[in-house]
Amino acid sequence: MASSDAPAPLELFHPDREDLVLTDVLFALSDPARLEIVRQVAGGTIEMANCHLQNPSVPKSTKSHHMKVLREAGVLRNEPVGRGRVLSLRHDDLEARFPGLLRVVLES
Amino acid sequence: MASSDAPAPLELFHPDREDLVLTDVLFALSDPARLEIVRQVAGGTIEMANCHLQNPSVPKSTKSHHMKVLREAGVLRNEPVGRGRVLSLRHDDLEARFPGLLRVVLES
DNA sequence: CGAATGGTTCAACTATATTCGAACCATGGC
DNA sequence: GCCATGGTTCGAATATAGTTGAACCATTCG
Repeated sequence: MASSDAPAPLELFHPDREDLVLTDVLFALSDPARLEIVRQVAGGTIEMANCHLQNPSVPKSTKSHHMKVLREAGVLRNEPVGRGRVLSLRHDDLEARFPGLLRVVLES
Repeated sequence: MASSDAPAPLELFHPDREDLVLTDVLFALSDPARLEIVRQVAGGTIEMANCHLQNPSVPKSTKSHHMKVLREAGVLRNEPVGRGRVLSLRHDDLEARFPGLLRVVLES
């Protein structure tokens, strides 16, 4: 492969920092399964394949759906790495727009 | 009427402090209309009749519904006073269970 | 290349939330 | 007592969200 330019494969939509909406973020976090994912990711970048999502036998389409809600609300970043995907918390963006929210939610 | 004991009229259910659930609170706050109410009440105790609820022409049953969601999540206290009702924020309870949450949500 | 792995998207179904009118209840004032 | 005011509750209709299998796409590994 040419090492010059990355082909940017399967990039999903992520809202810009200034477009984050508080109620959308709160809604994304208001589901126990999703909040659990956020807690997990908060511990450090995680591979989506390793995300337990509460129940061990959750279909991948369901898992994908929850990731989408979190991603579109601007809570998580979801990037392709290898043949899988890596999840990361949009810590700086959330902190910039809703300072303190993440800490409160993760600690409560 | 005997002035000795209050008849406790129309008392609605309010969850105890220890029974508050984070995801339920987040859900209650994730609706723009409800968040607006909370902002209003945060400015001081308010009479329900004076709550604009975004739209000026919201049916009372709809308004009552949103109040119920906020009340059952433990966000608001809803008490009968005179022939109306007074809303107040459950500031101390929320602060005790989810310290910082209220401030973050109200300031963001 | 071909198979296996990991994940998104689509469409259909189910479940839950929202909206609102109507009926009902309590208080206050006349 | 009676009426007006303010608000809850119920039930039905609508809208939105969650769940899932199937089809499809990319990447890795042999």
